[in-house]
Amino acid sequence: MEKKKAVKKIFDRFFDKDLIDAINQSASFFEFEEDEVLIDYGQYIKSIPLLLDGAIKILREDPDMGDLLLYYLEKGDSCALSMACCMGHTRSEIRAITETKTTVAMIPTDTMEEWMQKYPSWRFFVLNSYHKRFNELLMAVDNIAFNNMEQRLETYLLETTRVNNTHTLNKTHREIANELNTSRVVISRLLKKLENENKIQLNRNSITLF
DNA sequence: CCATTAAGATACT
DNA sequence: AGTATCTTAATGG
Repeated sequence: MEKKKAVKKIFDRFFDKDLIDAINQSASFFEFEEDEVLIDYGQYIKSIPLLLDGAIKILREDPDMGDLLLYYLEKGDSCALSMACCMGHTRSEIRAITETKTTVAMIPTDTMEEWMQKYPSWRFFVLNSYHKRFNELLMAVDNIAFNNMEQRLETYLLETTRVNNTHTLNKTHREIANELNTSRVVISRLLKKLENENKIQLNRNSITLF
């Protein structure tokens, strides 16, 4: 099966052969379309995902409406927050939505706890995963604390085009405003400014980066 | 056609 | 930077 090959190809440099076989044996493979909610606030998590293809956005909700994009998960990533969540048997603090078409291998929690004992390379992967996410979080915090909206928008556009593997985003100003937790008018203003600086081109429902 | 919705403009906080 | 309001332009029945 080509999905099992994908597991080997992507995780070969992290995992030993036994573990890759174990993944292919215990994981269930799923494909998701764009914009599917994988995990929502308050949900219990019963399995953790290994991303084989595509991208997932991780969002945090602030109490009085409005989301905030924390970071993207990409090929080869896993969600450290869901690991913590399932081992501690606590509810999810975040929302995960597919940004693009996505292929994942889902690992049941009890299986992954078993692997923590059994496979050093799994243990390392989990710790490494925490480390990566922690850094991403720090970057997200820095971005919000020290950058103005214009800079935040520019980084957003760069990151989002990167994970979507394109120069043209099919997003509305409203959607962008939601993910940056600001208003539509502000995004429109700033995008207009970027267009005048010849950094982007605006069309209805799409933005092209130069 | 009309209804809906994205996005531009302007003015005020 | 954010809100409120109005206008204009696409889009899809």
